[in-house]
Amino acid sequence: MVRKGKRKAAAKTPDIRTVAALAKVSIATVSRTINGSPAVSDCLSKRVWRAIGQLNYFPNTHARSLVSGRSRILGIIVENITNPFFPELIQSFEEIAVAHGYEILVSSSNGDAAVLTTCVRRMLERKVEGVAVLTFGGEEPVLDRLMHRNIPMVLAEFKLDDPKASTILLDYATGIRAAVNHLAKLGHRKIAFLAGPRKLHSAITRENDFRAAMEAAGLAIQKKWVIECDHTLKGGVAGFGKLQELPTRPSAILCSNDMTAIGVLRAAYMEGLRVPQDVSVVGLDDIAFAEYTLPPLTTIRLSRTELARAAFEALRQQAEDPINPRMQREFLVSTSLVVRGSTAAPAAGGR
Amino acid sequence: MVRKGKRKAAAKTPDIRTVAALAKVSIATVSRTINGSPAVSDCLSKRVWRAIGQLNYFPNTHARSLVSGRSRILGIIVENITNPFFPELIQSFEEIAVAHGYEILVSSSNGDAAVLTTCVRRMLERKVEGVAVLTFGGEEPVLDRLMHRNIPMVLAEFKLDDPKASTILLDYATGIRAAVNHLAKLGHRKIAFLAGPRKLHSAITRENDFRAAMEAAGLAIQKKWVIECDHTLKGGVAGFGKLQELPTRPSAILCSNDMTAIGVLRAAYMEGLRVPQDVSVVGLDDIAFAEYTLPPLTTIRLSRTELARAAFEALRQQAEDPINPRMQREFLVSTSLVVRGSTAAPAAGGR
DNA sequence: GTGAAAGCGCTAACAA
DNA sequence: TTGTTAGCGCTTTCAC
Repeated sequence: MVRKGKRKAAAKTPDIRTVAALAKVSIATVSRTINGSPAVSDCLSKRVWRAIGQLNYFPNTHARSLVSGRSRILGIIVENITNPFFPELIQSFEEIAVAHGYEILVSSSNGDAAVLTTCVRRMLERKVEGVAVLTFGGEEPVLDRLMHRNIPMVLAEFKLDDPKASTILLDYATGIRAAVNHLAKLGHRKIAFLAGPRKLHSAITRENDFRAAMEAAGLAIQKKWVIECDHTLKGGVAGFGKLQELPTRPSAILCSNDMTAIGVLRAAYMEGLRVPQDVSVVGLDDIAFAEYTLPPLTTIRLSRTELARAAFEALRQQAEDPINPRMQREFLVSTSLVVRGSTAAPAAGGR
Repeated sequence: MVRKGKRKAAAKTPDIRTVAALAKVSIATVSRTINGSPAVSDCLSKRVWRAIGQLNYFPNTHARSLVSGRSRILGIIVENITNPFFPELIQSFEEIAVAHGYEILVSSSNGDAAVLTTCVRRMLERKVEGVAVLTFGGEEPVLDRLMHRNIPMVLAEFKLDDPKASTILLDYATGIRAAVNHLAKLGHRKIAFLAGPRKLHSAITRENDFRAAMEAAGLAIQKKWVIECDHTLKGGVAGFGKLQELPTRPSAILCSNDMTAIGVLRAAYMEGLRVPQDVSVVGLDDIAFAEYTLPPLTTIRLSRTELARAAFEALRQQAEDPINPRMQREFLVSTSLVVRGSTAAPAAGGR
């Protein structure tokens, strides 16, 4: 590396001593000014800011992180950025983080534990101050890598036995119960459930909540009407196909997520069935697209904003106030039914 | 800050001297080993790696960036992460970047120049080694902030007069010509174009390419059949509505992007019109969802992978070999027609 | 081939 | 209130 003789040469990007020199103060004063220390006189502060403006200077975050030990970076790992549920989540998370002066690092695990490990490793290298693991997956065991580094974490639907880890619980039950009751009130008795992949915590929880809601509504569950799909549109098409092959068919289908429901809509259309006249369909998530399906999808809304806010809050608390004993360690995000056009009373004769 | 007396106390995260101490070598040797310097004997190298493994150590990237001047971070700014086109792009870009040892910083400009400025500023603070501005917008003028910092950049469809800036051109013309010819061959003469917002370079280019293709095909353009929409599904619905109010209606509609086309599909359905029997529809982008619309959308594919690769290549070249005089400064990404179910010969009598 | 030592740009203790 | 200075963890001369 070329050393600058007495730092004179070259018009490099300005650094703190460039500013100090121009403002005719010490670098400490510049640092204090930038960081809003009250111990700087107005006079000097003004000179410093003028110099900063003139040079279009801003601090080197790497140097800052190095000395302060705080990177002001938060990591967020989602299952798959290509799944429309997640970009909205990321967007909310970013907005909140940036508003609080944090930067974010985004990664997708793609449901693969090895990939998750790599993501975590990369984030650790970048010295993130916390990681939100919103994969809803089954790969969380590898997270002990994070635990040993003593990094704040927040997981969706997974509890880690670590003082630095918080959990976000999703209250699917409320939304699912509302959906089942909505269907029941419409007159449906034969309700199917197209579940998500059982390796996902979220899928299991949703399925269990469905069973509970059915029982509470006094409705019987046909074993054949609960089918494991994969949370994709294709999976929904396939799931609907299986339902169609059955001797007795459900009059309503509750899906573990919207993509599945959209697949059902599509498959029903291909079969010449009308939604909701011939069969009612309910989704879960309320992705932006749900409003624009044909017919518009009745679905259980899971607020991305609320989820992102909970994740950020959990991380911020741990990062900024790590020794607070009465820290909130569990967060609950609610769900609610959004009734649109894909549900109606079953046809008189049933199917 | 608490100084460690002769660095003895506390089981902190291991640093380079922890490793050096355990391996009984100097920190220089550790550094060399990690960075694959050939000037380290096998014997010491082995000891170092063992110590690294034992401590589960990895370097602090901030310290590394500070001293080396290279952050190994690339920025990517998209228009809106919520638009399904972009997550796929981001995913590809991330994959390539990570494979080459880079981290990425993602931001959305939301088509707002002020937001773009903030994004750029944040990325500059994090000392990115390059930024891909894939907003396809009209906010690029604010980019001189980047220019003055002498940071490599790559822009989509925008040329900046800076030796550090490259441009990715999208060859829409080929795909659009193929689409128009496909329609013409099917027997369509009355082809409408639902354009994107004219503030977007991409929208203007697409519209111009449409006009050129029509002319080349010997087809007349009805002024009223070229309508400015906004690249959203809602916009497509509205655009189709305007077309329907016209005394003479087109038999085919080419849309500036897939979301618009999906809106048209939806609006047509609501009006009781069948696609493609009553009206043919063509999109542009080939988002994942296009395959699953009803009917599956014929569209002009714009490869996100190819785009991401071009963006990364442009940045990497500039970052790693900044003085190469014969650097590639312009990249061309191709498009191609994907024929699916939303196009067919027009009804005998026309509409 | 290896180590000692000089910083990268910044913050924070300490002195004045 | 302000300045001087010692590092943060690392890479990279330079001398051995």
